[in-house]
Amino acid sequence: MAREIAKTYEPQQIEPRWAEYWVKEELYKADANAPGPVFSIVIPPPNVTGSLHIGHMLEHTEIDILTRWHRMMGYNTLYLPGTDHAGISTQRVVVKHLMDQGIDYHKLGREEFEKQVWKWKAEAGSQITQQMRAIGESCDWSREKFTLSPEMSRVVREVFVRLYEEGLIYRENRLVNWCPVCLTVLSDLEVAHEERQGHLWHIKYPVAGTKEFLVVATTRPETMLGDTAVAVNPKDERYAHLVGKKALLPLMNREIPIIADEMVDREFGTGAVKITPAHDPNDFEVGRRHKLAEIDVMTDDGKMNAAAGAYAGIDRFEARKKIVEDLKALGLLEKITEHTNAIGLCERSNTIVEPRASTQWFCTMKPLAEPAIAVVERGEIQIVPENRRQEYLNWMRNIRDWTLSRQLWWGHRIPAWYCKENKHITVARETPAKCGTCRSANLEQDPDVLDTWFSSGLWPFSTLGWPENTADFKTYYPTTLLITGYDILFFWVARMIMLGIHFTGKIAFHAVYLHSLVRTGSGEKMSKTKGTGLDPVALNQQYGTDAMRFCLASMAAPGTDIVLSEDKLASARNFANKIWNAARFLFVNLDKFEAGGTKLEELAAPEVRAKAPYAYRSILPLADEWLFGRLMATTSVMNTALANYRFHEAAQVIYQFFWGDFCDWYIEWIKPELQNSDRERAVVAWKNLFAAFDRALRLLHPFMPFLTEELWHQLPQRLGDKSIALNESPQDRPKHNGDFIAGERANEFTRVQEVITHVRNIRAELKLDPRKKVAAEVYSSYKDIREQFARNLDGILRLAILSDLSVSADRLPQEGGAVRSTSLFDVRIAYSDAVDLRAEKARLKKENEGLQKAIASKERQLGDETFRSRAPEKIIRGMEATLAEQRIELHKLQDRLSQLEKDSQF
RNA sequence: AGGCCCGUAGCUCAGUUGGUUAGAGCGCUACCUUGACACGGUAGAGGUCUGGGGUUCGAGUCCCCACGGGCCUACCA
Repeated sequence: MAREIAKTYEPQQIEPRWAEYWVKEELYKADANAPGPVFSIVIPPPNVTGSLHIGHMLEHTEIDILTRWHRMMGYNTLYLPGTDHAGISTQRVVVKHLMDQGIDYHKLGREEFEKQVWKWKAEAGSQITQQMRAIGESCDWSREKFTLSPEMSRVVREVFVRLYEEGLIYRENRLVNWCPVCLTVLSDLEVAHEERQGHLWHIKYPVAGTKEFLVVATTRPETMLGDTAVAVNPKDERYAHLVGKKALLPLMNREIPIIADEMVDREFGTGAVKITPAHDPNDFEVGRRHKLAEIDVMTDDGKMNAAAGAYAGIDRFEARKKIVEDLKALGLLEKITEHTNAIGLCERSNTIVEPRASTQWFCTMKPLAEPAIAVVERGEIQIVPENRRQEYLNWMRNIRDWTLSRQLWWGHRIPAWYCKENKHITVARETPAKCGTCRSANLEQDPDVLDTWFSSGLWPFSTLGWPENTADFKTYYPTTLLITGYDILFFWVARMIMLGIHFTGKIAFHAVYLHSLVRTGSGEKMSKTKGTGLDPVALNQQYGTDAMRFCLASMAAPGTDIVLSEDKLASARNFANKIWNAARFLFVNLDKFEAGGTKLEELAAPEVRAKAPYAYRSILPLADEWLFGRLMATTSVMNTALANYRFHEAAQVIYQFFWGDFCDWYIEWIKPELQNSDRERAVVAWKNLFAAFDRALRLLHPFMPFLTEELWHQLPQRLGDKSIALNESPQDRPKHNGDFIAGERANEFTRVQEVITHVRNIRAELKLDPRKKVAAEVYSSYKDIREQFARNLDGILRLAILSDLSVSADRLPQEGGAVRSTSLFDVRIAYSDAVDLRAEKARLKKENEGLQKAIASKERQLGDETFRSRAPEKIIRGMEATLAEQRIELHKLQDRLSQLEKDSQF
């Protein structure tokens, strides 16, 4: 049977087929009743109306690598997918969408608007999950969840009501962050601070009944319209005589009291502060202490309101300009100074957040935080990388109450009802018919919804069936691990830890791995809105999803942000192509071999592969011994690396193994064996080749699922074997007696590699025609080394392109040849007179220098008594051995140099 | 204001408790279209680890200072 294999790996031809197959076969469906250790992971639910961006790609790659790896290690594995309703951003998207059609959402009304969003969700809401299927994420799609589904909504209500009953949720008038564009209150976390160059306006407030002025300094003159006092420090003698008097608020002609409060810093500004309780956090506190009126002078969308008198209707920043001009005209503006201050910006709209007094729902955090601090301190929840742990603890120890309500229409409606008569609050799981206090039937539900993070904070247990004690909950909770970006450590991770412990009594996960961010070349966070992001869907199409995954993984060192470039993607694509072509080599040659009557099944059936490596006449061929040893070592490093989230390290070793060891050396070495006229010998070679290839594919599978699945299916499988993903990952230690253990003979192959490389080096240096076979000589004073070369002569001649290699115990002639030396052997190729020796001489001189330095440094250290008494035995002995070798090498090198001097005199 | 991180080859980055001539990919140089692969092969060049000081037998790795870059937290008008 001749096999058709394309010359180049073409992921576009392969990926869609497998992606579809994996989903259709429900390959990754978990079984809560299955035996074995459990690996469970919930997805950080992406925005339901979003699409896959490069950050998801990294995150999902890491999750899927660990998921696939655990599955192949025999764990009962669940990767639970889902999406988030993402209150503000989704509402914004739909509002804009409606606006494009000329529809004002306010006019639609709440109910109709909600319908529109659900419609939008139905149309656009599966884009990201379809993309996840397309990139082959090994999710259990039967368990997909959505944070705003009826099922999840019930959990949200349950939690809200319980917290309210426990007294941890309350409603209060407070100073909050208001976004005039999103038209909602924001939590502290949603406000980003940015240092900006601003001004300090010094404004003269006339003191009533005197000719004096009290000068206040402010960064936001427009708020003065809402001033209800001026405050000075009680210890400030400059102003002591004014306390108790009234100031006349300019522009408003309102008399406001001059009060004394400790809050005022005498050194800052003028030492007198205008107090606007409704628009400044500090002023709010002062206002409460002094029972001042709170005058909100703005509208929801950031314009001045009726309380702003003549300025009503003007945008807040226009009002600022106008007020400054008006003050100037009145002669009440003393001066303007430069001042940098950190202003709060809304993370979504990038507008300046307006602090405002407002009645909202809050959650008390301290009692929730305490146990959540303890589990991290005790190490029950491990946070990786370590430095994020400290960040978490610092933040948690200074946690402040959480503003829960949002003035949106898209989200979990707050389950609180107010009776119109008495304003009693009824909080309930089911929509109540009557007021819980006065039995009034005239109820109105709170119009607001909950912060989106409230429902995502329940995600690890709400998705698994809590509050019911379902089989899923019993088996998969606590989840094993959470992988997410460090930028949402507080938003999300901390809240899941708190709510998880509070409601389930258990930790939500055993470990949190906080992955890096993907940045642009100039170091910024990639952003679609700024157009600085790379589109993973397009890149996957171009280079292959496997290449993308491998590329990201190979750069995903914990704690280091990633700068992605197409160069790197191309390099990963080349790796995929290399593997593809290794497979192509196998199958193209197999066709020829099968012609002799041996079928693929006999060489590579699962049970045949399982017993590798095979010996020929009870001797394991040298290259096989070496290769299977390398495979073992690679497996071991990979397993350790993956267990510690060191994706880059795992990627690097499998790359080295596959390309360097397997392709460059092993395949090259065994080529003649595969067609050996001794059929038995050839069969052994084939069996080992297939077995090694299969194991390498399984090792690589978590990183490159499509390619490995495709190639694995070319090997014969057991009946019913559906996927490489359901097979066992290679083990890094023998499971049974008689299993392969890498032996000392692996060093023999290393020696052979050395001599080949040295010969090639000489050839290149002498600029010999690559195809021209020449004779070489090798000398070693060690019998076993000479025997090794003699044993492996054919391979050496072939790979070093030699016509002959004479192995001798006699020193090589010093003149007329290029020599490479190691401490164990010398190898030499004679040259003709025409050779230019300058390059050779320069090279040797340089090496000589380096060697002398290395030797000197070791001699110095080894001669130092303190070093000998304090350094570990292992280091000293290693150093001595190396020193001995280097001395021999140096000696040989110097002989060579002096010989060269002589040679070049002619 | 407080805290954290980074500065290693032309570029992007590894380098786990301090220990023998500091690694990778890309790029570069030379040669090679050899029947798996030019998305390839072979060989090679290239850093003394931002600067200064210290601890140590020994520092890219630990400490201090400086310079440069980034991030987070924070109610100074």
